[in-house]
Amino acid sequence: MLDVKLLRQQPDIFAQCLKVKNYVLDVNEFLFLEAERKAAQTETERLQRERNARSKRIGAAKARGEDIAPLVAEVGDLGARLDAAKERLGQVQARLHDFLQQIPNLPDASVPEGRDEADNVEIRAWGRIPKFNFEPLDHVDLGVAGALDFAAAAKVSGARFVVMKGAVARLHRALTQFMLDIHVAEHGYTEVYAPYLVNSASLYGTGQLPKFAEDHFTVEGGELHLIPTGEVPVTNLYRDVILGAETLPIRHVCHTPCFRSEAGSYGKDTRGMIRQHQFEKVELVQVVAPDASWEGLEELTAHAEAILRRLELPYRAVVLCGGDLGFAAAKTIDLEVWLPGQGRYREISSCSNFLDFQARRMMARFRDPDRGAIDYVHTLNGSGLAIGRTLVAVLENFQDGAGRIHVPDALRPYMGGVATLDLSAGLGLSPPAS
RNA sequence: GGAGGGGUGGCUGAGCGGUCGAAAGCACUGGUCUUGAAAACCAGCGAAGCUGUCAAAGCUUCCCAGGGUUCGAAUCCCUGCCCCUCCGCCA
Repeated sequence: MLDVKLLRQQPDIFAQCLKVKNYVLDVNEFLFLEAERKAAQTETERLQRERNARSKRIGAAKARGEDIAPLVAEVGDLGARLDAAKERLGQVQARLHDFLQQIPNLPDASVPEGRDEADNVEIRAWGRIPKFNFEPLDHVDLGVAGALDFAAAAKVSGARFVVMKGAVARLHRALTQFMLDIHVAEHGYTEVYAPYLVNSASLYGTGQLPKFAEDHFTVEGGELHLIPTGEVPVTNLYRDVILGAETLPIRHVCHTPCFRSEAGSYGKDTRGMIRQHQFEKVELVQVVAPDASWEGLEELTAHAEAILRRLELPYRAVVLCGGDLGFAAAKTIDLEVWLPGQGRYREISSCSNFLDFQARRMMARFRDPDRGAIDYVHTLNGSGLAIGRTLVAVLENFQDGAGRIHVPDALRPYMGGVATLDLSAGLGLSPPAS
Protein backbone atom coordinates (compact mmCIF):
# COMPACT_ATOMS: atom_id res chain seq x y z
CA MET A 1 0.00 0.00 0.00
CA LEU A 2 1.32 3.38 -0.97
CA ASP A 3 1.15 6.50 1.18
CA VAL A 4 -2.20 8.05 0.25
CA LYS A 5 -1.22 11.48 1.49
CA LEU A 6 1.77 11.58 -0.82
CA LEU A 7 -0.28 10.15 -3.64
CA ARG A 8 -2.80 12.95 -3.24
CA GLN A 9 -0.09 15.57 -3.35
CA GLN A 10 1.67 14.34 -6.46
CA PRO A 11 -0.26 11.67 -8.34
CA ASP A 12 1.52 12.46 -11.59
CA ILE A 13 4.93 11.73 -10.11
CA PHE A 14 3.63 8.40 -8.83
CA ALA A 15 2.24 7.59 -12.24
CA GLN A 16 5.62 8.38 -13.78
CA CYS A 17 7.46 6.09 -11.34
CA LEU A 18 5.00 3.25 -11.83
CA LYS A 19 5.59 3.28 -15.58
CA VAL A 20 8.93 1.60 -14.85
CA LYS A 21 6.88 -1.31 -13.50
CA ASN A 22 4.66 -1.23 -16.58
CA TYR A 23 1.77 -0.14 -14.42
CA VAL A 24 -0.62 2.51 -15.65
CA LEU A 25 -1.96 4.57 -12.78
CA ASP A 26 -5.39 5.99 -13.54
CA VAL A 27 -4.88 9.44 -12.06
CA ASN A 28 -8.29 10.71 -13.12
CA GLU A 29 -10.04 7.79 -11.44
CA PHE A 30 -8.05 8.43 -8.29
CA LEU A 31 -8.80 12.14 -8.23
CA PHE A 32 -12.47 11.43 -8.80
CA LEU A 33 -12.63 8.91 -5.96
CA GLU A 34 -10.74 11.26 -3.69
CA ALA A 35 -13.16 14.11 -4.37
CA GLU A 36 -16.08 11.78 -3.69
CA ARG A 37 -14.48 10.54 -0.52
CA LYS A 38 -13.81 14.00 0.76
CA ALA A 39 -17.37 15.17 0.16
CA ALA A 40 -18.89 12.05 1.70
CA GLN A 41 -16.59 12.04 4.69
CA THR A 42 -17.03 15.68 5.66
CA GLU A 43 -20.80 15.35 5.31
CA THR A 44 -20.88 12.17 7.41
CA GLU A 45 -18.74 13.67 10.11
CA ARG A 46 -20.84 16.82 10.17
CA LEU A 47 -24.01 14.77 10.74
CA GLN A 48 -22.29 12.66 13.38
CA ARG A 49 -21.24 15.78 15.21
CA GLU A 50 -24.79 17.06 15.15
CA ARG A 51 -26.20 13.78 16.42
CA ASN A 52 -23.64 13.66 19.22
CA ALA A 53 -24.46 17.20 20.29
CA ARG A 54 -28.21 16.57 20.31
CA SER A 55 -27.91 13.29 22.19
CA LYS A 56 -25.73 14.95 24.73
CA ARG A 57 -28.34 17.66 25.27
CA ILE A 58 -31.05 15.04 25.75
CA GLY A 59 -28.88 13.29 28.29
CA ALA A 60 -28.27 16.51 30.17
CA ALA A 61 -31.97 17.43 30.16
CA LYS A 62 -32.89 14.00 31.45
CA ALA A 63 -30.34 14.33 34.21
CA ARG A 64 -32.03 17.56 35.27
CA GLY A 65 -35.36 15.75 35.30
CA GLU A 66 -36.82 17.71 32.40
CA ASP A 67 -39.17 16.37 29.76
CA ILE A 68 -37.06 15.18 26.87
CA ALA A 69 -39.88 14.46 24.43
CA PRO A 70 -39.61 17.80 22.56
CA LEU A 71 -35.86 17.39 22.19
CA VAL A 72 -36.27 13.86 20.89
CA ALA A 73 -38.88 15.06 18.41
CA GLU A 74 -36.49 17.70 17.21
CA VAL A 75 -34.01 15.05 16.09
CA GLY A 76 -36.33 14.25 13.22
CA ASP A 77 -34.81 12.44 10.28
CA LEU A 78 -31.23 13.05 11.37
CA GLY A 79 -30.70 9.33 11.87
CA ALA A 80 -31.92 8.52 8.40
CA ARG A 81 -29.77 11.21 6.82
CA LEU A 82 -26.77 9.94 8.76
CA ASP A 83 -27.39 6.37 7.63
CA ALA A 84 -27.55 7.53 4.03
CA ALA A 85 -24.32 9.50 4.39
CA LYS A 86 -22.59 6.53 6.01
CA GLU A 87 -23.76 4.27 3.23
CA ARG A 88 -22.38 6.61 0.59
CA LEU A 89 -19.10 7.01 2.46
CA GLY A 90 -18.74 3.27 2.92
CA GLN A 91 -19.16 2.68 -0.77
CA VAL A 92 -16.68 5.27 -1.90
CA GLN A 93 -14.17 4.16 0.70
CA ALA A 94 -14.45 0.58 -0.43
CA ARG A 95 -13.83 1.64 -4.02
CA LEU A 96 -10.90 3.78 -3.01
CA HIS A 97 -9.48 0.98 -0.90
CA ASP A 98 -9.74 -1.47 -3.79
CA PHE A 99 -8.11 1.02 -6.08
CA LEU A 100 -5.19 1.58 -3.71
CA GLN A 101 -4.76 -2.13 -2.99
CA GLN A 102 -4.20 -2.78 -6.67
CA ILE A 103 -1.33 -0.32 -7.03
CA PRO A 104 2.10 -1.95 -6.85
CA ASN A 105 4.96 -0.55 -4.84
CA LEU A 106 7.08 2.14 -6.44
CA PRO A 107 10.34 0.84 -7.84
CA ASP A 108 13.50 2.29 -6.34
CA ALA A 109 15.31 4.86 -8.49
CA SER A 110 18.15 2.37 -8.99
CA VAL A 111 15.87 -0.21 -10.63
CA PRO A 112 16.73 -0.55 -14.33
CA GLU A 113 14.00 -0.11 -16.91
CA GLY A 114 13.00 -3.18 -18.83
CA ARG A 115 10.23 -5.44 -19.95
CA ASP A 116 11.06 -8.90 -18.61
CA GLU A 117 13.82 -11.07 -17.21
CA ALA A 118 15.91 -10.60 -20.35
CA ASP A 119 16.43 -7.01 -19.22
CA ASN A 120 17.68 -7.83 -15.72
CA VAL A 121 21.17 -6.56 -15.01
CA GLU A 122 23.98 -8.78 -13.73
CA ILE A 123 25.87 -7.10 -10.89
CA ARG A 124 28.31 -9.85 -9.98
CA ALA A 125 29.18 -13.46 -10.65
CA TRP A 126 30.96 -15.96 -8.43
CA GLY A 127 32.57 -19.36 -8.93
CA ARG A 128 33.81 -21.16 -11.97
CA ILE A 129 31.36 -22.74 -14.36
CA PRO A 130 32.35 -26.43 -14.39
CA LYS A 131 33.85 -27.97 -17.53
CA PHE A 132 33.03 -31.62 -18.04
CA ASN A 133 34.84 -34.10 -20.29
CA PHE A 134 31.47 -35.73 -20.82
CA GLU A 135 28.00 -34.51 -21.62
CA PRO A 136 26.52 -33.44 -18.25
CA LEU A 137 23.11 -34.88 -17.46
CA ASP A 138 20.31 -32.91 -15.94
CA HIS A 139 18.89 -33.93 -12.58
CA VAL A 140 16.03 -35.87 -14.12
CA ASP A 141 18.42 -38.17 -15.95
CA LEU A 142 20.74 -38.39 -12.96
CA GLY A 143 17.91 -39.59 -10.80
CA VAL A 144 16.29 -41.82 -13.36
CA ALA A 145 17.34 -45.02 -11.63
CA GLY A 146 14.89 -44.20 -8.88
CA ALA A 147 16.31 -41.52 -6.58
CA LEU A 148 14.07 -38.92 -8.21
CA ASP A 149 10.78 -40.51 -9.09
CA PHE A 150 8.49 -38.23 -11.05
CA ALA A 151 6.27 -41.05 -12.26
CA ALA A 152 5.51 -42.15 -8.72
CA ALA A 153 4.69 -38.55 -7.76
CA ALA A 154 2.41 -38.21 -10.78
CA LYS A 155 0.55 -41.34 -9.71
CA VAL A 156 0.21 -40.27 -6.10
CA SER A 157 -0.56 -36.62 -6.74
CA GLY A 158 -0.21 -35.39 -10.31
CA ALA A 159 2.08 -33.26 -12.42
CA ARG A 160 4.62 -30.92 -10.81
CA PHE A 161 5.41 -33.12 -7.84
CA VAL A 162 8.40 -35.27 -7.04
CA VAL A 163 9.23 -38.23 -4.86
CA MET A 164 12.80 -38.36 -3.60
CA LYS A 165 14.29 -41.52 -2.21
CA GLY A 166 17.37 -42.71 -0.43
CA ALA A 167 20.46 -40.58 -0.63
CA VAL A 168 18.73 -37.80 -2.54
CA ALA A 169 16.01 -37.52 0.09
CA ARG A 170 18.74 -37.31 2.69
CA LEU A 171 20.65 -34.74 0.66
CA HIS A 172 17.48 -32.68 0.56
CA ARG A 173 17.17 -32.87 4.33
CA ALA A 174 20.86 -32.17 4.80
CA LEU A 175 20.63 -29.01 2.71
CA THR A 176 17.78 -27.77 4.87
CA GLN A 177 19.61 -28.35 8.13
CA PHE A 178 22.82 -26.90 6.76
CA MET A 179 21.15 -23.67 5.68
CA LEU A 180 19.25 -23.23 8.93
CA ASP A 181 22.39 -23.79 10.98
CA ILE A 182 24.46 -21.26 9.04
CA HIS A 183 21.83 -18.56 9.23
CA VAL A 184 21.23 -19.09 12.93
CA ALA A 185 24.81 -19.63 14.10
CA GLU A 186 26.67 -17.28 11.80
CA HIS A 187 24.23 -14.73 10.43
CA GLY A 188 22.30 -13.96 13.59
CA TYR A 189 18.82 -15.09 12.57
CA THR A 190 16.28 -16.42 15.03
CA GLU A 191 14.72 -19.65 13.89
CA VAL A 192 10.96 -19.66 13.57
CA TYR A 193 8.48 -22.45 12.99
CA ALA A 194 5.25 -21.13 11.53
CA PRO A 195 1.91 -22.36 10.16
CA TYR A 196 1.67 -23.56 6.57
CA LEU A 197 -1.97 -22.54 6.36
CA VAL A 198 -2.78 -18.86 6.75
CA ASN A 199 -5.85 -16.65 6.63
CA SER A 200 -6.68 -14.07 3.98
CA ALA A 201 -5.61 -11.14 6.12
CA SER A 202 -2.06 -12.47 6.12
CA LEU A 203 -2.01 -12.79 2.35
CA TYR A 204 -3.28 -9.22 2.06
CA GLY A 205 -0.57 -8.09 4.42
CA THR A 206 2.32 -9.30 2.32
CA GLY A 207 0.60 -8.46 -0.98
CA GLN A 208 -0.39 -11.87 -2.41
CA LEU A 209 -3.99 -10.68 -2.25
CA PRO A 210 -6.15 -9.28 -3.71
CA LYS A 211 -4.40 -9.34 -7.08
CA PHE A 212 -2.81 -12.79 -7.16
CA ALA A 213 -5.46 -15.08 -5.73
CA GLU A 214 -4.96 -17.63 -8.49
CA ASP A 215 -1.31 -18.22 -7.58
CA HIS A 216 -1.88 -20.14 -4.37
CA PHE A 217 -4.09 -22.98 -3.15
CA THR A 218 -7.09 -22.30 -0.97
CA VAL A 219 -8.45 -25.04 1.24
CA GLU A 220 -11.92 -25.98 0.10
CA GLY A 221 -14.74 -24.75 2.29
CA GLY A 222 -12.41 -22.75 4.43
CA GLU A 223 -10.80 -19.43 4.53
CA LEU A 224 -7.32 -20.89 4.92
CA HIS A 225 -4.68 -20.83 2.21
CA LEU A 226 -1.55 -22.91 1.71
CA ILE A 227 1.42 -20.59 1.97
CA PRO A 228 3.19 -19.81 -1.30
CA THR A 229 6.27 -18.81 0.73
CA GLY A 230 7.40 -18.64 4.34
CA GLU A 231 7.43 -14.87 3.94
CA VAL A 232 3.69 -14.82 4.57
CA PRO A 233 3.43 -16.33 8.06
CA VAL A 234 6.73 -14.88 9.26
CA THR A 235 6.28 -11.27 8.12
CA ASN A 236 2.70 -11.30 9.36
CA LEU A 237 3.94 -12.04 12.86
CA TYR A 238 4.31 -8.27 13.01
CA ARG A 239 0.91 -7.39 11.61
CA ASP A 240 -0.94 -4.97 13.93
CA VAL A 241 2.09 -4.69 16.16
CA ILE A 242 3.91 -1.61 17.45
CA LEU A 243 7.49 -2.65 18.14
CA GLY A 244 9.93 -1.01 20.49
CA ALA A 245 12.86 0.49 18.60
CA GLU A 246 15.24 -1.63 20.66
CA THR A 247 13.80 -4.82 19.15
CA LEU A 248 14.98 -3.82 15.67
CA PRO A 249 16.40 -5.17 13.51
CA ILE A 250 14.50 -8.44 13.67
CA ARG A 251 15.98 -11.31 11.68
CA HIS A 252 14.06 -14.55 11.26
CA VAL A 253 14.88 -17.70 9.38
CA CYS A 254 12.10 -20.17 8.70
CA HIS A 255 12.00 -23.46 6.85
CA THR A 256 8.65 -24.21 5.25
CA PRO A 257 7.18 -26.04 2.35
CA CYS A 258 5.78 -23.68 -0.27
CA PHE A 259 2.73 -24.39 -2.37
CA ARG A 260 2.06 -22.72 -5.69
CA SER A 261 -0.63 -23.37 -8.23
CA GLU A 262 1.63 -22.22 -11.07
CA ALA A 263 -1.42 -21.03 -12.92
CA GLY A 264 -0.33 -19.23 -16.04
CA SER A 265 2.91 -21.17 -16.36
CA TYR A 266 1.57 -24.01 -18.45
CA GLY A 267 4.27 -25.54 -20.56
CA LYS A 268 6.97 -23.74 -18.62
CA ASP A 269 9.65 -25.82 -16.89
CA THR A 270 7.57 -28.94 -17.15
CA ARG A 271 10.64 -31.16 -16.91
CA GLY A 272 12.10 -32.01 -13.53
CA MET A 273 11.75 -30.24 -10.23
CA ILE A 274 12.46 -26.65 -11.22
CA ARG A 275 8.83 -25.60 -10.97
CA GLN A 276 6.74 -27.67 -8.56
CA HIS A 277 3.43 -27.29 -6.79
CA GLN A 278 5.24 -28.15 -3.56
CA PHE A 279 8.81 -27.29 -2.68
CA GLU A 280 10.82 -26.46 0.40
CA LYS A 281 12.47 -23.20 1.15
CA VAL A 282 14.55 -21.66 3.90
CA GLU A 283 13.33 -18.09 4.09
CA LEU A 284 15.09 -15.07 5.54
CA VAL A 285 12.94 -12.22 6.82
CA GLN A 286 14.08 -8.92 8.25
CA VAL A 287 12.05 -6.22 9.96
CA VAL A 288 14.10 -3.07 10.27
CA ALA A 289 13.96 0.68 10.94
CA PRO A 290 13.31 2.73 7.79
CA ASP A 291 16.86 4.04 7.58
CA ALA A 292 18.31 0.53 7.66
CA SER A 293 16.51 -1.31 4.89
CA TRP A 294 18.92 -0.74 2.00
CA GLU A 295 21.80 -1.90 4.11
CA GLY A 296 19.56 -4.79 5.15
CA LEU A 297 19.02 -5.81 1.55
CA GLU A 298 22.76 -5.99 0.90
CA GLU A 299 23.26 -7.93 4.09
CA LEU A 300 20.43 -10.36 3.48
CA THR A 301 21.57 -11.00 -0.07
CA ALA A 302 25.09 -11.70 1.18
CA HIS A 303 23.66 -14.18 3.68
CA ALA A 304 21.96 -16.09 0.89
CA GLU A 305 25.10 -15.92 -1.24
CA ALA A 306 27.13 -17.36 1.64
CA ILE A 307 25.19 -20.61 1.29
CA LEU A 308 25.98 -20.88 -2.41
CA ARG A 309 29.64 -20.17 -1.79
CA ARG A 310 29.97 -22.78 0.91
CA LEU A 311 28.32 -25.28 -1.37
CA GLU A 312 30.79 -24.23 -4.07
CA LEU A 313 27.98 -23.54 -6.49
CA PRO A 314 28.67 -21.01 -9.24
CA TYR A 315 26.10 -18.23 -9.36
CA ARG A 316 25.45 -14.69 -10.38
CA ALA A 317 23.45 -11.85 -8.87
CA VAL A 318 21.09 -9.80 -11.01
CA VAL A 319 19.01 -6.72 -10.29
CA LEU A 320 15.49 -7.20 -11.54
CA CYS A 321 14.32 -4.66 -14.08
CA GLY A 322 11.05 -2.80 -13.54
CA GLY A 323 9.03 -5.15 -15.69
CA ASP A 324 10.19 -8.24 -13.79
CA LEU A 325 9.86 -6.71 -10.34
CA GLY A 326 7.22 -8.14 -8.04
CA PHE A 327 4.10 -6.32 -6.91
CA ALA A 328 5.24 -5.38 -3.42
CA ALA A 329 8.98 -4.97 -3.96
CA ALA A 330 10.85 -1.68 -4.37
CA LYS A 331 13.94 -3.55 -5.48
CA THR A 332 14.86 -7.20 -5.89
CA ILE A 333 18.18 -8.93 -6.32
CA ASP A 334 17.91 -12.45 -7.70
CA LEU A 335 20.60 -15.04 -7.18
CA GLU A 336 20.88 -17.43 -10.09
CA VAL A 337 22.76 -20.70 -9.82
CA TRP A 338 24.47 -22.38 -12.73
CA LEU A 339 22.73 -25.55 -13.86
CA PRO A 340 24.93 -27.64 -16.18
CA GLY A 341 21.98 -29.76 -17.27
CA GLN A 342 20.31 -26.68 -18.72
CA GLY A 343 23.51 -24.84 -19.55
CA ARG A 344 22.19 -21.67 -17.96
CA TYR A 345 21.68 -19.79 -14.73
CA ARG A 346 18.38 -20.33 -12.88
CA GLU A 347 16.85 -18.36 -10.03
CA ILE A 348 17.54 -19.91 -6.66
CA SER A 349 16.91 -16.92 -4.42
CA SER A 350 15.03 -13.67 -4.64
CA CYS A 351 15.95 -10.96 -2.13
CA SER A 352 13.70 -7.94 -1.87
CA ASN A 353 13.29 -4.68 -0.02
CA PHE A 354 9.62 -3.76 0.34
CA LEU A 355 10.29 -0.51 2.19
CA ASP A 356 7.08 0.33 4.09
CA PHE A 357 4.74 -1.15 1.47
CA GLN A 358 3.94 -4.36 3.34
CA ALA A 359 4.18 -2.63 6.71
CA ARG A 360 1.52 -0.13 5.64
CA ARG A 361 -0.81 -2.93 4.58
CA MET A 362 -0.39 -4.82 7.80
CA MET A 363 0.09 -1.93 10.23
CA ALA A 364 3.52 -3.13 11.29
CA ARG A 365 5.02 -0.20 13.15
CA PHE A 366 7.62 0.82 15.67
CA ARG A 367 8.08 3.60 18.16
CA ASP A 368 10.84 5.92 17.03
CA PRO A 369 12.42 7.23 20.23
CA ASP A 370 14.24 10.08 18.47
CA ARG A 371 11.06 11.65 17.20
CA GLY A 372 8.78 10.21 19.83
CA ALA A 373 6.59 9.11 16.95
CA ILE A 374 5.14 5.89 15.61
CA ASP A 375 6.29 4.98 12.12
CA TYR A 376 6.08 2.05 9.76
CA VAL A 377 8.90 -0.48 9.80
CA HIS A 378 10.54 -1.67 6.62
CA THR A 379 10.34 -5.33 5.67
CA LEU A 380 12.67 -7.49 3.60
CA ASN A 381 12.91 -11.10 2.69
CA GLY A 382 14.82 -13.51 0.55
CA SER A 383 15.30 -17.18 -0.03
CA GLY A 384 18.26 -18.57 1.74
CA LEU A 385 17.80 -20.78 -0.35
CA ALA A 386 15.16 -22.70 -2.28
CA ILE A 387 15.97 -26.27 -1.24
CA GLY A 388 14.74 -28.15 -4.29
CA ARG A 389 16.63 -26.03 -6.75
CA THR A 390 19.74 -26.19 -4.57
CA LEU A 391 19.47 -29.96 -4.67
CA VAL A 392 19.24 -29.85 -8.44
CA ALA A 393 22.30 -27.59 -8.55
CA VAL A 394 24.34 -29.93 -6.34
CA LEU A 395 23.41 -32.98 -8.38
CA GLU A 396 24.14 -31.34 -11.72
CA ASN A 397 27.31 -29.45 -10.78
CA PHE A 398 29.00 -32.30 -8.91
CA GLN A 399 28.27 -35.24 -11.20
CA ASP A 400 31.20 -37.34 -12.30
CA GLY A 401 29.89 -38.82 -15.52
CA ALA A 402 29.47 -42.27 -14.00
CA GLY A 403 26.30 -41.73 -12.01
CA ARG A 404 28.07 -40.54 -8.90
CA ILE A 405 27.70 -37.20 -7.11
CA HIS A 406 30.49 -35.58 -5.17
CA VAL A 407 29.18 -34.15 -1.89
CA PRO A 408 30.51 -30.63 -1.17
CA ASP A 409 32.67 -30.50 1.96
CA ALA A 410 30.33 -28.21 3.84
CA LEU A 411 27.52 -30.74 3.54
CA ARG A 412 29.35 -33.86 4.62
CA PRO A 413 28.73 -33.49 8.34
CA TYR A 414 25.04 -33.46 7.45
CA MET A 415 25.41 -36.56 5.28
CA GLY A 416 26.98 -38.76 7.90
CA GLY A 417 30.42 -38.11 6.45
CA VAL A 418 29.53 -39.54 3.05
CA ALA A 419 31.66 -38.02 0.25
CA THR A 420 30.03 -39.59 -2.76
CA LEU A 421 26.48 -40.56 -3.68
CA ASP A 422 26.04 -43.33 -6.19
CA LEU A 423 22.78 -42.76 -8.01
CA SER A 424 23.35 -45.53 -10.54
CA ALA A 425 22.55 -48.09 -7.88
CA GLY A 426 18.91 -47.14 -7.92
CA LEU A 427 18.08 -45.26 -4.76
CA GLY A 428 21.59 -43.94 -4.43
CA LEU A 429 21.94 -45.71 -1.13
CA SER A 430 25.48 -46.66 -0.36
CA PRO A 431 25.74 -50.40 0.14
CA PRO A 432 25.90 -51.24 3.84
CA ALA A 433 29.43 -51.53 5.11
CA SER A 434 29.83 -55.28 5.29
C1' G B 1 -17.16 -33.58 19.86
C1' G B 2 -19.78 -32.09 25.02
C1' A B 3 -20.20 -28.34 29.22
C1' G B 4 -18.90 -23.71 31.14
C1' G B 5 -16.12 -18.86 31.38
C1' G B 6 -14.05 -14.72 28.83
C1' G B 7 -12.22 -10.92 24.95
C1' U B 8 -11.44 -3.00 27.51
C1' G B 9 -5.25 1.45 26.14
C1' G B 10 2.26 -1.35 26.21
C1' C B 11 0.67 -4.78 30.58
C1' U B 12 -2.81 -5.87 34.79
C1' G B 13 -7.67 -4.47 35.51
C1' A B 14 -12.59 -1.31 36.93
C1' G B 15 -16.74 0.18 34.20
C1' C B 16 -24.08 2.40 36.08
C1' G B 17 -27.65 2.87 28.45
C1' G B 18 -26.27 9.52 28.80
C1' U B 19 -19.76 15.13 29.80
C1' C B 20 -16.42 7.40 29.03
C1' G B 21 -11.54 7.50 25.04
C1' A B 22 -12.73 5.10 29.29
C1' A B 23 -11.13 4.51 36.97
C1' A B 24 -6.93 2.49 39.35
C1' G B 25 -2.17 0.20 39.40
C1' C B 26 2.26 -1.07 36.68
C1' A B 27 5.44 0.44 32.79
C1' C B 28 7.21 4.71 30.17
C1' U B 29 8.60 10.25 29.60
C1' G B 30 9.72 15.03 31.89
C1' G B 31 10.41 17.75 36.47
C1' U B 32 11.41 18.51 41.98
C1' C B 33 14.70 16.45 45.58
C1' U B 34 19.88 14.10 45.60
C1' U B 35 27.17 14.52 44.80
C1' G B 36 24.91 10.51 41.66
C1' A B 37 21.30 6.70 41.71
C1' A B 38 17.11 4.66 44.15
C1' A B 39 12.84 6.05 46.87
C1' A B 40 9.28 9.84 47.41
C1' C B 41 6.50 13.76 45.29
C1' C B 42 4.49 16.66 40.89
C1' A B 43 3.13 16.51 35.78
C1' G B 44 2.50 14.06 31.17
C1' C B 45 1.42 9.63 28.52
C1' G B 46 -3.61 5.14 23.36
C1' A B 47 -4.52 4.65 17.95
C1' A B 48 -6.52 5.79 13.04
C1' G B 49 -8.60 9.38 9.97
C1' C B 50 -10.60 14.15 8.36
C1' U B 51 -10.86 19.71 7.85
C1' G B 52 -6.99 23.32 7.75
C1' U B 53 -1.36 25.77 2.38
C1' C B 54 1.81 25.07 7.06
C1' A B 55 0.78 25.87 11.98
C1' A B 56 -2.71 27.00 15.65
C1' A B 57 -7.15 24.79 16.28
C1' G B 58 -11.30 21.79 15.58
C1' C B 59 -13.95 17.43 14.32
C1' U B 60 -14.94 12.06 13.46
C1' U B 61 -14.04 7.01 14.49
C1' C B 62 -12.05 2.98 17.49
C1' C B 63 -13.43 -0.83 24.25
C1' C B 64 -12.39 -8.70 19.29
C1' A B 65 -15.31 -8.42 14.29
C1' G B 66 -20.07 -7.73 11.77
C1' G B 67 -25.17 -6.69 12.27
C1' G B 68 -29.46 -4.90 15.42
C1' U B 69 -32.30 -1.98 19.33
C1' U B 70 -32.04 3.45 20.87
C1' C B 71 -32.32 10.44 20.41
C1' G B 72 -27.78 8.15 22.55
C1' A B 73 -24.18 1.58 23.14
C1' A B 74 -17.76 -0.38 26.01
C1' U B 75 -22.55 -1.21 28.57
C1' C B 76 -28.69 -4.40 25.90
C1' C B 77 -29.84 -8.29 21.68
C1' C B 78 -28.12 -11.56 17.44
C1' U B 79 -24.16 -13.81 14.49
C1' G B 80 -19.09 -14.88 13.75
C1' C B 81 -13.94 -15.23 15.24
C1' C B 82 -10.44 -15.99 19.00
C1' C B 83 -8.79 -17.36 23.99
C1' C B 84 -9.27 -20.05 28.74
C1' U B 85 -11.12 -24.22 32.08
C1' C B 86 -13.20 -29.17 32.59
C1' C B 87 -14.76 -33.85 30.09
C1' G B 88 -14.13 -37.03 25.70
C1' C B 89 -10.85 -38.32 21.68
C1' C B 90 -5.94 -38.06 20.02
C1' A B 91 0.14 -37.50 17.21
